[in-house]
Amino acid sequence: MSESSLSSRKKRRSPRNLGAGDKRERILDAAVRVFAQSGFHATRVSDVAKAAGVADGTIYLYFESKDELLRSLFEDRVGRLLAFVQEGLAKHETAKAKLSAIIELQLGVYEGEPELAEVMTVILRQSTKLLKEHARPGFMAYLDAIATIVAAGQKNGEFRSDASPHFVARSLFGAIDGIALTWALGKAERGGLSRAATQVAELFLHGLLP
Amino acid sequence: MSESSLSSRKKRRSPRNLGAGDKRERILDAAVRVFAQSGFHATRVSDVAKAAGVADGTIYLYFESKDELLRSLFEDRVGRLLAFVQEGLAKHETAKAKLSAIIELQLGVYEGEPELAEVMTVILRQSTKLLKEHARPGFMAYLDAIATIVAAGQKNGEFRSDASPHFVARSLFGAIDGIALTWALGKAERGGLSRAATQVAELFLHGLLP
Amino acid sequence: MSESSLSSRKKRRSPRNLGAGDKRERILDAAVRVFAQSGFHATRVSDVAKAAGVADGTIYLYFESKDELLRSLFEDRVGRLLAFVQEGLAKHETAKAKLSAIIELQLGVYEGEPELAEVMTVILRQSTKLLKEHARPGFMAYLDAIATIVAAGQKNGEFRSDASPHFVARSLFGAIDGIALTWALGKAERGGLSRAATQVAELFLHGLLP
Amino acid sequence: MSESSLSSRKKRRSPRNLGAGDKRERILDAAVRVFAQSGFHATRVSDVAKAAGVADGTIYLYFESKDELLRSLFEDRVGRLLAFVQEGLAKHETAKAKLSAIIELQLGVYEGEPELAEVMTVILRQSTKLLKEHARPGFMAYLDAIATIVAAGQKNGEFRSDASPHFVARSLFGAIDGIALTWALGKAERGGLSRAATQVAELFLHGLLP
DNA sequence: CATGAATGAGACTTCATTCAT
DNA sequence: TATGAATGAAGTCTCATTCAT
Repeated sequence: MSESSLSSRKKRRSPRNLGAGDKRERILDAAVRVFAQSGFHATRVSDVAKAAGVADGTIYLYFESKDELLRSLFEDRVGRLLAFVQEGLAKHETAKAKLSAIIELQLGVYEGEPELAEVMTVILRQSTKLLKEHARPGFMAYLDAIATIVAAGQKNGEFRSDASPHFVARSLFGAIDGIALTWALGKAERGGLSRAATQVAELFLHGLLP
Repeated sequence: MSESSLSSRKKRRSPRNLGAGDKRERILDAAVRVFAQSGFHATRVSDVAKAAGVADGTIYLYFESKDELLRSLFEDRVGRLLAFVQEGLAKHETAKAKLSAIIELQLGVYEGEPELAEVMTVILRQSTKLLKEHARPGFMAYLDAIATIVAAGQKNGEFRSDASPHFVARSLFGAIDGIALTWALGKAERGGLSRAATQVAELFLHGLLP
Repeated sequence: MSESSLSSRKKRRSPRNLGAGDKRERILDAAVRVFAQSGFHATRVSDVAKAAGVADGTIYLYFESKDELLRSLFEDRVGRLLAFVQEGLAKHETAKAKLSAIIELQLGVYEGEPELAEVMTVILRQSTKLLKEHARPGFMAYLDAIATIVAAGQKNGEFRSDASPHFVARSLFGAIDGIALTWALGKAERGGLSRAATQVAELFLHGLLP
Repeated sequence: MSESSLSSRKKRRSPRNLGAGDKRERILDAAVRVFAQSGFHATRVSDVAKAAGVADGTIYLYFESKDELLRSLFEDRVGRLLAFVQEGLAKHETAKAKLSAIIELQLGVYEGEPELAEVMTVILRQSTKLLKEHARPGFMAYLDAIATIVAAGQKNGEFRSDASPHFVARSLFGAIDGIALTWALGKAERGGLSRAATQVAELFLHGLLP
C-alpha cells in the first residue's frame, strides 16, 4: 500500500515563484485541514486564511467565493486521487488485480491523509450545490471506470456475468466510502485501512467469482 | 420489498388532538421535504415553517433550535427505520436470509420515501456536530447488529469465517448507502432500488460463501 | 418606624369576589417580585404569569400591555406609599418633625418590603417612557410636598431661609433614594434602613438649622 | 465650575489614524447620545451605528455585544469622571473644600454634558446585569472615597463626629444623583446645576458642622 | 499582489400579544 | 373569565465579500 501524499505537490511554475507563489496551494492545504476539523459551513473564510497564514482578502485573489474554494478543493484532490489510481492500475493486468488495486490505492491514500479522507467522505456532501452540480459527474466517471473493469472481467471469464457492473461499482465505491467514513470519524488508527483494504477486496472478489 | 412509509404515523394522543395536534409531526415531515430539496444549511427555519404551514415561532415550541430539529429528525427517522428493520428481521431464520432482509428492508423504505433516503445519505452529514456527536452511536449500533448476524452465520457455517464481521458490516452499510445516494441524487427511478437490493444481496452473500 | 406592608391589601369588591377575584392584585404582587429580581426588560410576561399562578393571557384581561402593567404597578405602589406617608405626616406639627417623619416613613416601608425598594429605585427607571411620561408628575408632586414643608419651616423660623426649598427637596429625595438603592442592591440587611433614617434626618435637619 | 467635556478625547495613536481611526470613540459618543434619548432597551444597535456613521457590523468589531457596549460606556465615562474629580480634589486641603469640590466637579461635568448626566443617572440602571455585576464596585469605590474625606474631616474637627461617614457618603451621592436626574429629565436649563451645586454643598456642610 | 477594516444582507431566535376553546 | 398554543414582527449578531491603502 502506498504512503504517498497527494497534497502540497508544489509545481513551481517559474523560478521567480519559488517562495512567494504557491499561495493557492497553501490555501487549499489549509482548507482541507480546517474543513476536516469543523466542517464546511462551520468554517469561516477567515479561519482558512488564518490557517494558511494569509489575509482574508487574499483568499479572494485565488478563489471566487467560499463555494468555489470547496469546488476547487474537490476538483484538485479528486483529480489527483483519480490520476494516482489510474497510474497505479496500469501496472496490473487482470480485472481481479485491478479491482484489488483500486481498493488498496484509494484506501492507501486516505491512510496517508486522514484529513483528505474526511473531506472526501463528509465535507463534499456539505455543499448541496457542489454535490448535485459538480461532484456527480466526477463520481460518475469514477464509477464508470470501475464498472468497465468489472465488465472486462466478466467478458474474459474472471467474474460471473450475472452481476450488473454498475451496481457492483456503486456497491464497491460505497463500501470503500463507508469504511473510510467510519475510520475517519473514529480513531483513524494507523494501519486500520490496510487490513480493511484486504478484507474488502476479498469480499468483493469472492462475491464476483463465477 | 415493502412500500411502507415511515413518516407521518400520527399517533393521536387524545381525541381532541385529532385535527389540531401532531404539529410536531407536521414540522418533521416538512423538514424532511425541504432539507432534502435544498440541504440543511441552505434551508431557513422559515422555509420549514412555511412548508409545515405554521408560523416561524411555532417551530421553537417543539424544537429548541434548528440544530435540534435536525437531531430530532435523525432520531425519529432512524429510530423508526431501525425498528422497522428489526421487526422485519424477526421473520427470518438463517443468517443469509437476515442479511438479505436488511438490504431489502432498508432500500425498500428508501424506495417508498426518496426524501428520507436523501436525508439519511446526505443531509445528516451536513451538520458536523450531529454527525460526530449524535449520529455515530446510532450508526454504530446498526453496524453492530449487522456484524452480529454475520458472526452468527460464521459460527453455524453459513459464511466463511475468515472475514471480519465488522468490516463486512461496514462494507455492507457503505454499499447500501452508496447505492441509495446515487439513486437519490440521480433520477430515483421507480423500481431502481428493488433491483439494486437483489444485486447487493447476491454480491455479499456470494462474497461470504465458505 | 413602621413595619406596614403596602402590598396585597385585598380590597374585596364584593363577597362573591372573595376567593376568585383580586387576581389583579396577585399579578401586581408577582410583578413586584419578578421585576425586582430580574429587572423589567429581562422579565417576560410569562414569568409574571407563572409567579402569579395565572395563564399568560390572563395578564391581558387586567392590563393592556406589559408597559401598562409597570405603569399600574408604579401608580398603585407610589399611590399607596404617598398616602401612607401623608397619613403619617398628619400626626406631626413642626416642619422638623414632618421632615423626619417623611424619611422614616419612606425608608420604613422599604425596610418592610425590600422588593418594593428595588422597584422604586431601579425598575421604574427601566422604562424610559414611564420615567419621562408618567413618573415625573408623580415624583414632582412628592417633591413639591417636601418643598412645601421646608418652606413652611423657613417661614416659622425652624429652618434657615437661604436654602431653596426645591433644591432641599430634591436633595432629600435623592439621598433617601440613594440610601435605599445601595441597601437594596447590597445585603438589604435587617435594621439597616432604620439607622440610616436617623442619620439622614439628623444630617438634613442640621443642615437646615438657621 | 468646570466646562470641561469628558467625551471624545481623541488620542490619535498614529498619524495615519488621524481621520479614519478612533471609530471606537465615535461609537461610544454616539451611544451616549442615542441611549440618552431613547433609553438602552429602546435603542437598536443599528441606531447607534447610524448615529456613529458606521455599519451595523462595525459595532461588533469594537464591542462584543450590545451589553458590552453599555458596560464599556460605563467604564470609560465613569473612569474619566472619577479621574477628573480626583484630579480636581488634589487642589484642595480641607475636608470641607474637598466635599464642595466633589459636588461642584461632578455637577459641573454633567452641566457640560447633559447626555452624560442622563446616562449616569438613568441608563446605567437599565441593564440589571450591569448594575448588579459591574456598576456596584465602581460606585462603591466612589462612595468610599467620599466617606474617607468625611472621616478625615471628623478626625481634624471640621465635622461633627456623630455622623456615619458611609451614610453621609451615600446621602451625598444620592443627593447629587437626584439633582442631576431631575435636571436631566427636565429642561436641563443652562446654569441650573451651578446653583444646585452651591445649595447642596451648603446643605451638607451645614449638616456636618460640629 | 497583499492586507484587513469595514460593510450590510440575512439568519436565527425571542417574546409580547391574540384568540379559539 | 381563564387558558396557553400559536403567531409574526423585530432585534441581535455573523460572516462572506469588498476595496482603499
